[in-house]
Amino acid sequence: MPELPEVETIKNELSPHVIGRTISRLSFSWEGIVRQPSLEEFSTRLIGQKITGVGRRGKYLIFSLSSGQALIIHLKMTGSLWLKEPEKFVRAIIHLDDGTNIYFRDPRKFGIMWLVDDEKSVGVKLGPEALGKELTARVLAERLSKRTAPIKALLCDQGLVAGIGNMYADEALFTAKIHPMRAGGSLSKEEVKRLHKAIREVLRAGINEKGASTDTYFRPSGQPGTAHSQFRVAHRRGESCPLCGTPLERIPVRKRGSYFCPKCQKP
DNA sequence: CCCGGAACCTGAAGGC
DNA sequence: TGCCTTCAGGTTCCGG
Repeated sequence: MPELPEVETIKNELSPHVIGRTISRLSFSWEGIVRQPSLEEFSTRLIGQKITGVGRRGKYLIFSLSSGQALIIHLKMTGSLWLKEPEKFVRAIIHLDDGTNIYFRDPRKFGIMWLVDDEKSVGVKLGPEALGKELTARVLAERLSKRTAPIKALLCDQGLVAGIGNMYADEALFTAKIHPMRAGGSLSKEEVKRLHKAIREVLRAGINEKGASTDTYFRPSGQPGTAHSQFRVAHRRGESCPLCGTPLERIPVRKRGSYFCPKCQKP
């Protein structure tokens, strides 16, 4: 599942291949992949535009265009962008003027792309960037205060903090030794401080490893990332805690599988 | 505003 | 072998 480290990796590895290139053609095998405007308008407005930059806000990819508009892509759970043709599940292709093709691979058809007039509109409902300077421990504490929802659910709430998803939330909570079901507002100052540090650590490690390929995530080259090999609890069903050896548990939090150590992360 | 649950999708995995 | 059910989870929408 692409979360901040995965989207950041795609941004970094795609950039040198697309910046300065002009979109020459678009093709679709799944029309639902375009959210707005209409498929036809989407194509006519994009063709001929130069890609001037590639950015990221939370889990959104932002392709800045010469017109000032921006192409926004969200990969949701199973999407990935390839520079070589994948064997299956190609839903759309962005053709560039130098022969480069960007293949939007998405087995489950959740991913979407759309055009916006101003790329700043992407972030209006998003909280501060999980790795941004604005997200200090103090800001995180303020945002969690008085919240009664489970901390695991709040970490995954993009309006609270942008970029964290299911996997890295589990990793951050384990690192900070906090139970996923704890009410967000019940965390002590010390716990929030630990959590803030843990968030930065696990996301930076994820980026260094080029993302986690637990399921359908691939880098633009088609290669997997290696971050999942560093995970200590996330997706480690049936394994033991790397710190104390206690069998890991898995509970649903808002229907999302949550892995944790019952001894290191007390309720 | 806050919280929780359904819907969107389909391949993979497990049960019988 | 094959059919059926369940699971996977990011975002949006809706009801309380």
